[in-house]
Amino acid sequence: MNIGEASELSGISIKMIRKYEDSGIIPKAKRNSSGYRSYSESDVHTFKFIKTSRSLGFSMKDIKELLSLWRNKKRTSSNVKKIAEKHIENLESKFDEINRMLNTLKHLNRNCRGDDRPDCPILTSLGSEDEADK
Amino acid sequence: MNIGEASELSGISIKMIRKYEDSGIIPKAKRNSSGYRSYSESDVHTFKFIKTSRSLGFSMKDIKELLSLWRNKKRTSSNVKKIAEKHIENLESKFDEINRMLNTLKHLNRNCRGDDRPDCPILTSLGSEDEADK
DNA sequence: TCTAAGGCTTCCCCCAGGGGGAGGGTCAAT
DNA sequence: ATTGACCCTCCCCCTGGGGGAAGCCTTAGA
Repeated sequence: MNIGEASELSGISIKMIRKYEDSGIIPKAKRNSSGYRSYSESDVHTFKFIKTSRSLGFSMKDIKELLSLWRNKKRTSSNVKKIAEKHIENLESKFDEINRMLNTLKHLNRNCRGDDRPDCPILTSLGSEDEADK
Repeated sequence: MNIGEASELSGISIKMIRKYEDSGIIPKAKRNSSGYRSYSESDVHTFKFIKTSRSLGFSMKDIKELLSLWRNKKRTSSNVKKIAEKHIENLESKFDEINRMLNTLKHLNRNCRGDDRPDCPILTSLGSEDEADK
């Protein structure tokens, strides 16, 4: 099948399929006589793997490794688990960071009247020289 | 003072001070006789405002608006609050997204033995055609 | 007074993970 | 044979940072 159909079936955009190929995440696609990329069901399956991995937040670098482990029947599950655990740690850092931001923002927001007057604890805090407020 | 000192005092890198100027977030800096950018205490205060805003996750676009409201004594707190509330919504979406990823990943990770054998629920799930697993 | 170090300038390149669009070749149905 | 839908490559854009080169300016030390 051509790239358009593979894109439809996998949910990965045409642009990104080509970009993944350029960046070496997936091998160079076969070409037909007119230079069109040609894909199999198995390629579509690979694209779906990538899509699911992206939806779990894995980086393209991680996905490249996960794909190679997926294809390697002699892999060890400990290698897979290491990648997942590192990723979980990264996500937890982001989670904590967003949580910290939300706590501060919600507190400031509750104390902002949101009326016609200029007084606003949000701006006061952002402009404060006092690190304790931040 | 020169850009190096302003950078030290504010915690914003020299690179980013110049980039903020290029992108119009902050006005063009005055130049001394040899073309060096020249800053005041008040400029440093502005850079600190930007730094604090970034630490709360505001986009540069939002910060541009927040800065203009900060400088405008005739502002209304409702305008400030709107920006903050929109940002809180965005952060909550990210929060939910990361939470969803973490729940899935932690579940898969718990069920992965992480030993020498190739069987791994993480890869099985990533490669599954079944959307319900994702 | 000359020189060297370090600060400052502009300009260009890089990262991830997407996206838009131009300009031109190909294929299939009418 | 034309037309419209695909496909190709190549370039540009976004965010919010960063690196580094080439060249000017300033200041301190010998």
